[in-house]
Amino acid sequence: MKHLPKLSVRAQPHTPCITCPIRPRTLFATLPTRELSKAVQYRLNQYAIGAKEHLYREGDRIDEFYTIFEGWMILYKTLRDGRRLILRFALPGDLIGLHTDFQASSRYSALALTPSVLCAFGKERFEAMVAEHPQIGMQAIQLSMQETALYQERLVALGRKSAEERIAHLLAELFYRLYPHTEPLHCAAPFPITQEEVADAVGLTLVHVNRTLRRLRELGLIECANRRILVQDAAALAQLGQLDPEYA
Amino acid sequence: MKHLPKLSVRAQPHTPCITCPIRPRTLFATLPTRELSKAVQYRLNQYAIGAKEHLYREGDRIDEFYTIFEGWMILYKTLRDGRRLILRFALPGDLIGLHTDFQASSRYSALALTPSVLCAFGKERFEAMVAEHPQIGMQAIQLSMQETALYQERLVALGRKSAEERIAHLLAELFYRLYPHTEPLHCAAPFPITQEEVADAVGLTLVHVNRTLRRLRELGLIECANRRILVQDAAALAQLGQLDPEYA
DNA sequence: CGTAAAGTTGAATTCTTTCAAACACGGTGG
DNA sequence: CCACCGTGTTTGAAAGAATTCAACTTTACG
Repeated sequence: MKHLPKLSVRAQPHTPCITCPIRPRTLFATLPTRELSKAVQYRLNQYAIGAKEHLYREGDRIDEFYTIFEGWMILYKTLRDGRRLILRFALPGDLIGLHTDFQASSRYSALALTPSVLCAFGKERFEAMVAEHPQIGMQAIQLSMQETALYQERLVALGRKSAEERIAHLLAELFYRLYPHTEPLHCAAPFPITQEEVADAVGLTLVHVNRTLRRLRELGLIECANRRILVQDAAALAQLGQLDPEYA
Repeated sequence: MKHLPKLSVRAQPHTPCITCPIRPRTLFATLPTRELSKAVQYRLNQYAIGAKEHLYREGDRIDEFYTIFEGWMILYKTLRDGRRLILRFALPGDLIGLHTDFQASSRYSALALTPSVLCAFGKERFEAMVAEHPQIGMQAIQLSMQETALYQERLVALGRKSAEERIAHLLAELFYRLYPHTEPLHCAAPFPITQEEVADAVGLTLVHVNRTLRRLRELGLIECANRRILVQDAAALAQLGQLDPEYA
């Protein structure tokens, strides 16, 4: 754990993260169940991390990668003068920390927004995993390309969409990633994110995000109850934010 | 070729694209030379495509992916009202068209800026390739993650950098991707891109890009000779654009 | 040599930020 | 149980950045 300072290890939960019930965006989704037991061997550990704690910071060299079992995290980069941009919100089931060069240090920081539970895998064994189970390699490629698609969408948003569109886009994206259902949902949980985090994700000012959220609230698309954003009408948000309707 | 309308096939050049001399960013970079001959079998074809021709458009279903052998291309997305954002410039050696879902249609368009030569591979054989040569799978993962890193950088640029910084960032990025050397270079070729393309890549207006380029020109960082942008001082551009200095 | 595409410039407008100050809520400790 | 504190939210006014509109110039190319 030397490379992961502020990290506290706790007893392993009963449910192994491989079977993360939320959404099977893991490396092992395509493995036949018979082989799962073998795959689990590659797991290194499970961690619990508190809200506002860093899993790692820009520049850290990490020799593991992770699947989020529970909790919300953000991956962000900072410029010299402190400007911050949130690259993506990492939700339960997401894979994080698999970088370009397995030796190289991370180019962004990973911070828990809520208390989170992570499942860690050793990087040095990754290549062996792929050699033994080519499907894992294919799955990693798939996941990586899904991530790429997400970044492409966000790039269009930050580059060519208005404040209103960007925020609607972000909220709809998060909603559909959390609830990839088709039927209208009534029981969505409020997002554990602050307006400042929205601002840093869409490339706007906190103040301007606040004003824009007010407009969305007046339109009945969202609700802001006790410091939480609650999506009321995800379809309308997606429409307003020109979100490509293929996130399902 | 049915899915690739405006595409003209021409006689195969003598040099196979596998040995693309520019930069070995191909899938086969890590294969031992003995095995290369086998890998070449996966190649489907080679195409030549003229300037301003599309390789494919948003929504097209393509069953190949490509390595650029020669030429500059752009990958872009368009919003309903015509706003365009260039996701990335694809340079010789780059891999394009490997999408999330191998069946799904492309979520962006690919357009040649200059006459280009491409090497095509069949997607349906990709999985077999990976199974046979796990190194190819690993290489695909590496390439995909490099692409991700590129998108992350651009996201920070569009989200949190000023006009001047964004443009400096873009030009420096292109420069270092084209000339990944460390020593100062004196013989860099001008970029075959218009100011409108710069604008659509950094998320600004053509007019504002023009004004900003003038400032960079006055600073001596670039030169704009006969409709081409020529980088004069890549290091200064990278510094000004806060480009992470790890593109080598 | 004429035309179309690309580049350039100015002025007015719009969008977003900055600065500054309140306000609200949740948790803490007395 | 209440005062207090800190974090997060809200609002106004002024300044700044980028866009829009519109015209004009330059260049490449047939």
